[in-house]
Amino acid sequence: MVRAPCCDEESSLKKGPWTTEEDAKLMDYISRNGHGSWRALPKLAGLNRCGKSCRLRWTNYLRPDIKRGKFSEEEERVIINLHSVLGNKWSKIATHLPGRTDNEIKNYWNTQLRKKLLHMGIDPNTHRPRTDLNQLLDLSKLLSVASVGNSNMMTSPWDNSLKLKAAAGAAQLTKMQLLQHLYMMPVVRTSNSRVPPNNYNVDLMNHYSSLFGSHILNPFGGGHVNRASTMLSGQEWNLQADIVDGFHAISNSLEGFEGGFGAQGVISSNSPDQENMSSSCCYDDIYVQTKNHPLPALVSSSSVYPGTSSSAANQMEISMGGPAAPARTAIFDAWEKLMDDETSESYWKDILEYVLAD
DNA sequence: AACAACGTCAACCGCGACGAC
DNA sequence: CGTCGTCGCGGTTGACGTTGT
Repeated sequence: MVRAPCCDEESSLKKGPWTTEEDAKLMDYISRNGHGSWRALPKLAGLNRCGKSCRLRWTNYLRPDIKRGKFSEEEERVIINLHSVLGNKWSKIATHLPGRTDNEIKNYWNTQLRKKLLHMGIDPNTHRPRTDLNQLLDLSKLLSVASVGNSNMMTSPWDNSLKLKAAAGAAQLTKMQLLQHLYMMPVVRTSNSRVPPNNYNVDLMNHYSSLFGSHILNPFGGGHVNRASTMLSGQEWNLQADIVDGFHAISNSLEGFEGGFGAQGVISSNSPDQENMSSSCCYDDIYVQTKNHPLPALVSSSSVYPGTSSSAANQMEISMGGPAAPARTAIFDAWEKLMDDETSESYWKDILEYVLAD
């Protein structure tokens, strides 16, 4: 059967924003009688509205137990957690957030939380790392660098065979970038914000870590995310994952490779202080590039908070001249495992050996 | 100052679930 | 068991405010 829309037969009924008079009538009636039958209510309350409109106005706005104002970090965390399990079941999610309506949560998700997750590189629908077109477009740039024919980046001391190897290397970098996109949350640039981490953000990151598995988050070995911090009001995310150490180490080991891949790490240390969480040492713009053709960043930046994080110490070590050779070998081995292409092994070994022997 | 673009959120719409008969 | 009426949910819209040009 085809049912007539709720208010069709009563098209003279008012629609649109509610006036204070209407609100007062509705509140007065419900406080004295309860809502009873929503369909019957408007007539009984003296309102020229359909019952559906009255119910919506009451449940989303007039109900006395409605909480107003900004969502707390805890509420955000609950919403994200529940959404990852329940999906768009706003009413179910709302039952876990006293005073919040499903409509309010839905709006907050669509206007705020979705964006936050997208900035983190998380697909808000699946709660998994994004693999969308925009990110793949970055890869196309990277691939173009790998094209040897029209490249003017290879100058002395590169010979032809090394050019080929570098091209293959760029292709592997592309792979690496793809893996990064597939397997981890990108580290978002926040070079000027050094916000102390808090439990909410660490919880959030570990939530995703548990969804993806720490081995996926960190193919270089190690554990969960060490630190995650954010400026909620600024909608700026700043994540720190162990995987960053691996990229730092690799890019650092390539540093100074004249005419080829270079890496640049800038460290700013604000006199690390174990007692003061606002102190930080911070990498800005860790990236891998060719001399004339900058590559998209493998890692943008991250803030590292001194103290409990062992990776902070590792990064310090890297910044001061890189890890010892055995550490580089270990990192290389880990990387090699990621590459199932039989060509990558020898090419990268050649390049790295060339660099390390220099 | 005027206009456009963008963001937010209250309200609407259509559909499915469910209970009464 | 089928039909009907009501309710509630989730997607979408559009008015309004804010920000950028």
